[in-house]
Amino acid sequence: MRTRFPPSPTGFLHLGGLRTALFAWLLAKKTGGTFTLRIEDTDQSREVPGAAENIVRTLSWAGLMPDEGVMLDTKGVLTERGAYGPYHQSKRLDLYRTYADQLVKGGHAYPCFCTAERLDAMRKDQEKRKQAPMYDRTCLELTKEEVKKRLESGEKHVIRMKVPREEEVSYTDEIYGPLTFKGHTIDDQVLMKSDGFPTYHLAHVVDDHLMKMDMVNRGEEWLSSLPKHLILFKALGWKPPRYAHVPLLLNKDRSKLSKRQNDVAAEDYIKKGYLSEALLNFLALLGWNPGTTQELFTLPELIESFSLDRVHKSGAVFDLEKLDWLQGQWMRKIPPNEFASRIKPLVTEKFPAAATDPKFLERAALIQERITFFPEAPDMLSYFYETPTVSVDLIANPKQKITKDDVPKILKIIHEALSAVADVDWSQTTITAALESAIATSGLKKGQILWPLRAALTGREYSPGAYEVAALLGKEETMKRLSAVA
RNA sequence: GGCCCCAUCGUCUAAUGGUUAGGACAGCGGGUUUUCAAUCCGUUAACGGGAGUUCAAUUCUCCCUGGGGCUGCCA
Repeated sequence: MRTRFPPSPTGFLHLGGLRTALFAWLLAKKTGGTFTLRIEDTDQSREVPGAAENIVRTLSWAGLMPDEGVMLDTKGVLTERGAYGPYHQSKRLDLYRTYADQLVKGGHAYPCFCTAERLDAMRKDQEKRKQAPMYDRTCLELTKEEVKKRLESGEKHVIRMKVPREEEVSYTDEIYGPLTFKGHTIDDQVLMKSDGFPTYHLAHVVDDHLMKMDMVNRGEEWLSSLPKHLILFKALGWKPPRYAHVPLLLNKDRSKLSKRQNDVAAEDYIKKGYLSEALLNFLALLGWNPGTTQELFTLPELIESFSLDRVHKSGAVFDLEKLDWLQGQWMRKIPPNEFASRIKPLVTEKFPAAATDPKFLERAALIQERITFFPEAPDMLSYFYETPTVSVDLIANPKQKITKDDVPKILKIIHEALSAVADVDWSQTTITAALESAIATSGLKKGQILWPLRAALTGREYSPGAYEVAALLGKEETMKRLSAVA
């Protein structure tokens, strides 16, 4: 199956776009087909430099590489590959012109000379009279001679499609099922703008036909435009593709996911440190379900399980809490050595000593099951690279039944117990044994020993366990920090 | 306003013409535990309303209500 994702380079990749791309990509992969990336740069005024490249990069971060169309080459530069190019719509202008002319000749479209001002006034008037704002076909009344004359004089104009108003348009969407639209409610949409660029409507029909797309995946917001596209396909004598309109992603108030209420750019989530595994897993589960209770999916597993008939019709509220849970799940699934190498640059940036730390892997392992985002790593490991300031107030802890007066005595017990462990024997096992016997002989509670030790070593209220930290800190440093408090 | 779409716990969702309406996240309670996480166990919580069809509707039909999308020489 040939599927496609056609972003317009007007900004960053929207989460809804990412999900639509994911679905299209999954369908292509599932059927051994081709996933094409096309750039819809038909609105010159809204184009943002670098946006196309950025979108392709984000897609590639997500693992959704195009098989055809616009992609990154081995050097990371934007390039095009495929038999149906060019894949930038701005490079296909002559094609659109040709088909627009064909539509005009066939009586399916007509030139319109109305100015923006006139259209504006017309719409205001229609609104005032509580009518649906629609083009009033003024320019359809023009005589052939007049049209010819104005065209030849080079007067600015657009090409509008001529909607067959008496007809009904029916279609069965892959997700929404049977749909019917009445012709008289469909506007004579502009097909070619006066700057010679096509609008989305024409470009979509021409490109997806010429590029031989089997399936069009796009957001539900396009549902009301569907009849226009079907009319165009028919007028051009082409067979329309299958369409799968994907339900919208929603804000908490159930309006269309928007910048005002959420971070909507995929890039925002990359910056925050989300794993692509987590984001894609989350997006896949919004509007789709596997029909089983499985919650965690890798991309290959999604390819295996995905099908359009389990995509449902209503919009889905974007709920960060579940995303964060998935993020934690995927964080913990990273192989320990990979985890360590991913956080190493971040930690090194703050603590250069980490670069040559022989215990880095073990230290990293200590935080892997408690971390949610990579950028938290330097802070979570800081006490391995800088001596914390430890106050007696931190060690004295009513919950552990430790008063300030107890602190010197307790530290002394810990100090003595750990002194007895030989340098060469220093390990979590020996430390545990030494402290447990100290706990037994002192009559103190476990927490009365372990909380002060941990606090003295890390300077923190929360951290990995006392045994683990002491073992990875080494005897010398452990003893030093114990004495520093006392 | 017009057209189109949608409707199960707070959120993501499953299932069914007859079920104790299931799972996940969050919440709450508990276990484990030196802390925080992680983890385990338990638990609160939903079929928007009204007709109709039927022996039986959450499920099928219609209406209402509610929500959303579109209504550009944007995509």
